[in-house]
Parts: sequence; C-alpha cells; structure tokens
Amino acid sequence: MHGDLPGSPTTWQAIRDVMMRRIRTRAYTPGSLIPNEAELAAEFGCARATVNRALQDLAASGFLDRRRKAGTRVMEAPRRKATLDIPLIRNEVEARGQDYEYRPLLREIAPPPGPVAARLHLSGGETMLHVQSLHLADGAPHMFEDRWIVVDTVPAITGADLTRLSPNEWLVRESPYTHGTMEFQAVAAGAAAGPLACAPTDPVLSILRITWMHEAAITHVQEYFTPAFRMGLEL
Amino acid sequence: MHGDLPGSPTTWQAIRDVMMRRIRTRAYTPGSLIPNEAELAAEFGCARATVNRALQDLAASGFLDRRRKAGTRVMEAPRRKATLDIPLIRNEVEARGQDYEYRPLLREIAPPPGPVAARLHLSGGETMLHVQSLHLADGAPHMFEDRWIVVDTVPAITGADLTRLSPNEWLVRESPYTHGTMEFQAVAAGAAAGPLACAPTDPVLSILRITWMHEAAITHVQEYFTPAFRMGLEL
DNA sequence: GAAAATAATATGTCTGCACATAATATTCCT
DNA sequence: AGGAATATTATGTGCAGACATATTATTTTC
Repeated sequence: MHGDLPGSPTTWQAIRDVMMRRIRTRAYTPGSLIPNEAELAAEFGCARATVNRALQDLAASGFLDRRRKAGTRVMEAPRRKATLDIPLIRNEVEARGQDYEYRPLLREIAPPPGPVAARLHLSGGETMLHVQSLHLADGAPHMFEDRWIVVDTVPAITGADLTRLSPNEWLVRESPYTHGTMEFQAVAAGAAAGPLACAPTDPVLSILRITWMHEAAITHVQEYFTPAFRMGLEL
Repeated sequence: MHGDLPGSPTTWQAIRDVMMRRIRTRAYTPGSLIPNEAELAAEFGCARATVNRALQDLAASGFLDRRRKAGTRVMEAPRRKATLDIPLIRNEVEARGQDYEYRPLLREIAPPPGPVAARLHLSGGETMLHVQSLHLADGAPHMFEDRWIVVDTVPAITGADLTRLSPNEWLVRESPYTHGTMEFQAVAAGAAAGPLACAPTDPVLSILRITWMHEAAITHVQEYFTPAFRMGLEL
C-alpha cells in the first residue's frame, strides 16, 4: 500500500494533493474513515503536523469531515464549493481582451422606492443617491446597472466624480463593507432593454447585490447583463 | 499601538480575525505593507509560526498579497470571492423545509445532438444515456433537468435504477470527477415550459454543467429552474 | 441496569528551532 | 560606472514535543 510518493518532497501541499487524488479516485470512498494523522505521517515519512496541515486544507475545502476522537472521513456528498470571484466589470472585460468603457446615464438624489428601502431596512425617508450606468465591451452594451447608495452611510459619495469612475470602483476603493448578499435570477430585460439594446422581453441574467457596514446598509445594485452573457466558473 | 487583545487566547484564528478587522476597518489600508511576522508575533505575544498560519489563511482568501522579502500587503481590490456551494437539489430543497420529490420523465439510449457532442469533445457516434427529470419542492415544479451521460466513461450507469434516485445523486455517489465547468445564463423556458408549468417565453435561470474524468467527458446537464427561483449567496 | 466517573484516542494548536527560498540591498571588482 | 558576487531580509515550511479539547469507550458506583 505504498509506492505513492517516489522521491517526492514531503511538503504539506504534496500530501494534500496525494490525498485529494485518493479521494477523487475513490481509493478512499465517501463516508469512510481514512487513516489517522499518525499513520499517514508514518506512511509519508513526515511529521504529524505536516499531515495535519494538509488535511486541514482539504477539510476547509469541504472534502473531508474531521472530528476529534471520531477521526477523519471523506465527505458523503462533497459539498462542491465553486469559488466564484466577483471581479470589477472593468477587469472582467479587459481580461477577455476587450475594450472597456463606462457610460453614466443618470445621477439623482431621491428617496428610495419601497422594495429598495425594505431590503436595506430603511424607513423610506432617507436621502439616497440613485445612479444608473452602462458598461460596454468593445463598444457593445455589456451590463446595465441600477444602483442606490445610502448617503448617510457613505457621505463622501456625494462629492465623488462618477463621470469617469464607476460607482462600484469608487465604493471598492473608498468604502469597505462587512458583509453582503448576492442573488442571481433570470428576468425579462424590461426597462434595461433600452440601454442594453435588446427587446424588453429578452431574458437577461440579473444580479442583485446588497452590501453592509455592520448594521448600516451601503448600497443596493441591480445589474442586468446582456442576453448573450454567460457567467462561467470552474469546478 | 496595543490593546487589541485583552486577555484573548492566541490561536491563529483569533489573530486572523483581528487582522481581518484591521483590514476591513482600514487600519491597514489597501496596498500598504503590514508589519512583518516577527513584529506581529511580538505584538500578539505568540510564536511567528502562529502569525504565519493566520496570514496564510487571509492570503488564501484573497485579502493579503504576500511575497518573500517584499513583505505582506493588503490587496488593492480584494478580489471578492463568493463561495457558492452546489448542493444536491434534494438537500437544497429540504434545507428550506420543503418536501422534495423526484420524477423521471424520459430515459433513452441515443446519439448526442451536435452541440452536446461538441462540448464534450465527442465525435457524435457514441452511445449516450439521455435522461430528463423534474425535481419538485412541496409538489411544485422546481427544476427541470436535461442530461446526457457518456456510457463509455460510466458503464455502470446503464444498470442503475434511476426511477427513484436522480442521476445526479447516482453520479455523485458512484462516479468521481476530476474537473468540470459551470455556466449560468438566462434563457426563455422553451421546451422546459411544460415540465415547469410556465410559459415558453418566461425567463428562467439555467445552469449548464459539464464534468470530466481526466480527458473523458462524464456528463452534460442543462438545468432549468422555475421562473421565481433566485440563487442566493453570501459575501 | 442506569448513571456517573474515568480512561483512551484523534484531532487542534502552540512553541522554538532550523533551514529553504525568493527578492532586494550592498559590496566588491574591474 | 557597471556588473557580478555576496549579504540581508521576509516569508515558507518542516520537525519534535507538549498540552488542550472533544468525543467515544470503558469502568465504577449506586
């Protein structure tokens, strides 16, 4: 039951990779106990701490379930975690080798509409900055953004020059957030049809994002992507 | 510059949390260098290895950028990684406290249509198992699934009883995969309208998933969620 | 026989030390 | 001055040992 590591260096990453392969190839079957740290350390010829580091990494990624005394077992249904990174639109577009352009469409101070106020836990009487803008890739509409920003939480936003920098880029730089939520859904383009240059009934991918600084809401953005857009990720 | 840890235990997680707070509150500003490991270890009154473990974790999460000799700096634009976990539909439905039901609609052996063959790098002459099924939550249609399985890669699938177990659950249990891709898009319900009990023109969220065992394709699934469905995640 | 105390076990983590590695700064030579 | 060799520095990682902690198994007690 040896022969897995010819002359390999015993780094914790190497051990993690070997263990990962054993899980994927079902040398260790889902739900089963794997050898304990001491045994693996003996097998790999390294210290227990090294094995520990490797197994912790796999547990953090959701492939192993570890409990003291109970031992380490392979997750039954590997809670597949896809790490979806949310780049700035600019970076996303430029990463594809396309030209990025940002075009502000609207900027006004207004009270929030009911649904927005509700989701941000606001009374509705607050002063908010309402911004609509279009992001283009190689000159073609790529994403239309409808954003509400809570001025009380981010007072500096009123003085920001949003004619060249998108509000998202400004917020990322200037305003940290403690947590947030995101929702994907498919909707008819509706009011976004104009900016996106598509039919109002075309299905478009929409992302609703809300961020918070502790209990204070920062912003509420609804993004509408062009109909052809697909958001891809690796497993 | 002290007073951050009153009588706290110096575990690497505690240190990570303190550092995370400093990053979020901009005590350490984006792009700036943070104190080196030895200095932090002195501040927290612990060993350098403990600080190292904490900083490694933050670097893995994308908040810090570490380079030998150059030191550790706060990431400019924290490449926000949302961890989207992809549960089995059954678990997802049951987690919401709803009743889950699976209903097989079609099962046939057939050659793959052009687009499917192309995405799976097949010639088109292969034997494939084609399965369509509906997943229900509290009796209402929740997701319609159109799946093609490469029989050569997973021969055992032909003998599987897919009348009660969904092909996804069977594959998760019986067939490991090395990698895969996933794509979100908004489409008109079209042929999925019947099973989902909606209009063919209704926009629905669709996920295309393809998994591989090394170079051999395993399966190609197109999932169509009910129009009201929103896929939510935390930031 | 059931409940409580005790032991055993596997993981969790810290420490102090050593050496490796990458990147930068400095010195030295021509 | 220019370039090569060398030193310095911060992180990366390993090791052995120790103790902490959670959980299960066993034994004792009533």
